Amino acid sequence: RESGTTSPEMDGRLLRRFFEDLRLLRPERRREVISTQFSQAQRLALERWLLSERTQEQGAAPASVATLQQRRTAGRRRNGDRHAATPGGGLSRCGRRAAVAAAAAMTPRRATCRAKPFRPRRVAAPKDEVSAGICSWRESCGRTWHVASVAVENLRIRAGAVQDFRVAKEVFDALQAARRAGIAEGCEALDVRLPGALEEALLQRGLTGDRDPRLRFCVAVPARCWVGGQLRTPYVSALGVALAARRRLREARGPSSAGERRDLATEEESEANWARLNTVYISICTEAGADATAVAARLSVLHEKRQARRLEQRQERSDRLALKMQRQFQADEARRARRAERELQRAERASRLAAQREKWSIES
DNA sequence: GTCTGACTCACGTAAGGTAG
DNA sequence: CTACCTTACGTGAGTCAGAC
Repeated sequence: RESGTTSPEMDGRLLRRFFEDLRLLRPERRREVISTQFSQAQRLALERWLLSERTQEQGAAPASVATLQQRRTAGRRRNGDRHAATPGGGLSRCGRRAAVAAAAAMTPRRATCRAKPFRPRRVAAPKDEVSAGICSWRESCGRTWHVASVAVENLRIRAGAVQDFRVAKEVFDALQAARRAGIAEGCEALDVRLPGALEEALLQRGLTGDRDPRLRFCVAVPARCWVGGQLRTPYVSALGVALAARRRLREARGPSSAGERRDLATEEESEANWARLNTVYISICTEAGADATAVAARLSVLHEKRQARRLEQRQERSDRLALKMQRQFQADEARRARRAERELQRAERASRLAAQREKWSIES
């Protein structure tokens, strides 16, 4: 709509919505959309709105600037510059982790952080106390902590943090043994196998009583096609509860397999699956003590973001297809033109030959 | 002191796309 | 037509800030 045909509030709402949608696109695509899909008037309107929003934000800022700067100074005094992290970036073990940490430091989430109480910084654990499947860290006071965890199909098992690496390793070995027994082929379902296998593995290593590893369980159900990642239930300490949640979520989601292309399923089928999964997931989180409204709101935000991305992907696919068909059409046209040209030349040659023959017959 | 939610990545898989 | 490439996915695991 051209500016002036609606109220300023409505214009503002509309422009905000455009702005939010555009933010979902990648920078190149965003530039492309703005330059090709927007009229000059629309571009100017968006620019004016963005400027006015920024002016309002800056106008509201002075009251909080001092506290922000105070917080930053206080933070540096207490803790050194948290963003000038240790080489490798805290627990990071390679460059990509540092890059992720740097990228995370630039996200808006950081900007909205409230003043937090001081917490000791974690650093990487010594090399001889690092092992796959065990998350280790050392706090500034010198204590090192270890947490063993494994995933069995959709179930994630996590032990309580311990300071003795050997204990963590023992717990991890027990979890791995239970995992192997749990997913063994030719036996009954995981729901039936795992509790016994876990109990046996812990008993064999004496991990009971005082040495109880304080296991917690959560279920992660694949939902990348709907929310861009897995849906995880809150952690519970009862394996039975987690297994029941796993069963319900798997039933609601339907079968899954690695490499499955959900993006190629029909919209109706996909949305029906999502509606089922959504309901069951909210119900499970509520039973675990979460606030149903908050869970539903989070899912809704994630789903909307994912929908926007899927629409964009579909558009890109359809653009690619259109371009391909156009190229094919042009190639066919060129082939037809060349063929017609050849036909014409052949006809001309035949005509010239016929005229020549006629001339020769007259002369002879 | 410990737990947890959320994010991220590596890797393997399946299906579509495409160059030769 | 086919081998190879690309894309989107599921799965398992690591990480860390914030909550309890």
